[in-house]
Amino acid sequence: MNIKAVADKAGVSVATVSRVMNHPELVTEETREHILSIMKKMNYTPNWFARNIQSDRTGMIGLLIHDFLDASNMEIAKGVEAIAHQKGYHVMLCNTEFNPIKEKEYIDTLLERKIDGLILTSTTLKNSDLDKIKKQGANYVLVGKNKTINRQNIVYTDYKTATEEAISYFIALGRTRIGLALGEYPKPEIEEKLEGYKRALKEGGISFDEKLVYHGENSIEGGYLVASKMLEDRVNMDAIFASTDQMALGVMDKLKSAGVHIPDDIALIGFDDLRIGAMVEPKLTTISKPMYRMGLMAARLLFDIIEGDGADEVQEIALQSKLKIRKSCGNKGRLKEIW
Amino acid sequence: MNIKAVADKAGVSVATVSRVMNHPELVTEETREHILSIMKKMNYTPNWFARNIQSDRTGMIGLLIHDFLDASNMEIAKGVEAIAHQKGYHVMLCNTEFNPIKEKEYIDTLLERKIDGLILTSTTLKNSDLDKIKKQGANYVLVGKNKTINRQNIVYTDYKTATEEAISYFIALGRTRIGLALGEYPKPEIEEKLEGYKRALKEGGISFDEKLVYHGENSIEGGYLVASKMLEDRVNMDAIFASTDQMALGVMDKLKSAGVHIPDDIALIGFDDLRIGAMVEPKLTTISKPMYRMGLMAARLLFDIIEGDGADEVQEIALQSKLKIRKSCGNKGRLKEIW
DNA sequence: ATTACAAATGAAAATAGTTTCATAACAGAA
DNA sequence: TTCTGTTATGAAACTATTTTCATTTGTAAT
Repeated sequence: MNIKAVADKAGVSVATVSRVMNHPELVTEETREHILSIMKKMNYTPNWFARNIQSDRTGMIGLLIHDFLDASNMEIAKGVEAIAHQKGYHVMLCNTEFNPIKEKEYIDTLLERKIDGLILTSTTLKNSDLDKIKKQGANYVLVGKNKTINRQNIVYTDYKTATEEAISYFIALGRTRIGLALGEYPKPEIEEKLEGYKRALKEGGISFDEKLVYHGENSIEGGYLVASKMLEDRVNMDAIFASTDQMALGVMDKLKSAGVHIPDDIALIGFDDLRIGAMVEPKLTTISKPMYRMGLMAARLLFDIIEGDGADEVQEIALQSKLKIRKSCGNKGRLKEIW
Repeated sequence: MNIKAVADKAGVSVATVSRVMNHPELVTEETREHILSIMKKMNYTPNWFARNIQSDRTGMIGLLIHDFLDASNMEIAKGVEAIAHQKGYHVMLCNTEFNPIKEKEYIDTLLERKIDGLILTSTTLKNSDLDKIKKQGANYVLVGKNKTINRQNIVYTDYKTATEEAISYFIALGRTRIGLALGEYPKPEIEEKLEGYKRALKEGGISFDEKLVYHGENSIEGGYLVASKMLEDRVNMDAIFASTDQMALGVMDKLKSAGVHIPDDIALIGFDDLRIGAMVEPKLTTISKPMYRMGLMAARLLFDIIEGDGADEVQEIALQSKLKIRKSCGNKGRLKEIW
């Protein structure tokens, strides 16, 4: 069932059949209709591989993420898929599992398969690796917080400003002894959150106190342990900012079991807006990252580059995170005036 | 950078270069080494499309799921990916978004791209559609609970037995008035759970009481509403089996706020083993479905079929779900003897 | 009627490989 | 030394399609 069979049946040359599919305006309406009907009758579908051997457009883009079970990742994926599907592209979704070797393997496979573009989330690649991708004829867009690399097409969220907003909210509520349950160093995102924290303190006229900063594993357990240590240390606190919802949940668990009331004794804010946060008691106030929109924007940017044939200018798109106020900081009147 | 360039540089014919890649045993070690080194020097990678124009093996399989944000789905995907990666295949992951039209669209695209096989999770396809896939030269495996279709290669979980186990556990704990918070009809999985419930009752010598069976939306809200109705009806109950963890969470929320103690007053079991279940208080006893293993098994089955060149026999693989005992049914001594 | 030009179509080249068939080179046997 | 058989290699055919270039056909202008 190749183009030759259709051509023979229709009594035309293969060129004409090919033209019906690729440049219909070059074929008489009569012949076109005729060939079209025969194609349908024969159930003909052009061989995708033969088509792509000539042109370099494959209608595929690659998307690398590091975990299929990470909801944030998958929200990005959903956003990318939405745009790609709309544009008639197919997304090759690859799970790197945090493994740099697997990441490179996947990139090689994707490039071999001549994908038109690549979206990399929180990549471990260096500039030299990225250059190699471009050299092989694929455009790419980065997604995430990779601020170490400059002058790249990237869509990212601004952790610093988001954290600043959260801490300022604490201050507006009258909380001044604000503890920090951060993830483990060294991670650029942790640095950013810490910077945002310091900036908000400065603005609020509160001096920075090293003793209020704790680090732990980014997990519920990690948060639990950090909170345990905070209680042990008996440092005076009236608020805690956790660098992820997971940690916030752990903190909440520990505080509750220690008889510390949230938000009366200690106000709590998390980061990520996991679904669970809305299900615990009290419902967790958190920072919501626009993951889906990041996926959308990254895909749009990539297609702009691909279809504009080569990037004219590097674009660095920052999307704002949003403070999602629920119940873990209380609900004072004064608050409403300001926020 | 095509095969011709490599051949010229090496002073051999294209056939020899091709043989180095496909049938190395037909080339002298000396020539092979020589050509290999030149390929590396020139950074040559064979054109994937030109290769696949001949053979029908593409090294790609398709995987259709209905939601990227559904953790169960993604666990299957992870399992499939693990096996595929091991075997050197690439998975085309497609998000149907519960949309039968999108599902068919994706299948068409995948078939056009000549994937070697297809894994369908909870498909809406009928037998005739499935036949079409096979006719187009792709093998497929179903994953899920689609028991309406028979004589197909399928990997599924046995809801009936799992539910039976949960209810028997209630009975072993001395609970006899067991309420049911089921999802909405008509769904084969709901029927199965109901059957499992009845079977366990029979075995336990307890007569079935229609009044204990409630239906609601599969969501936290749905569970909440069901529990509200149960309380309103003032039906005597000492245990509730919810057909999903989401509903169980809703039930738990309502009971707690109504002052009903779990597990002292009412024991509770959910279904799905969502992560949240381990985070609420009391930690939810639930049934854990082996999603990751289902992905593994489905991929293995598919590759057996592909590599065995045509299925000899249809395989229906049932994996067992497991009761994960936590705290929502209490922890009596008698229990430990039996379980 | 002849010329000019555009539109429609076909023949053949090109894409980048793999595979078949033919041939050359060489070793061992007669 | 000639014959046989194996091994290594190359020339050419083949895969399914697109595209270029050439040709035919028909229409309008001279």
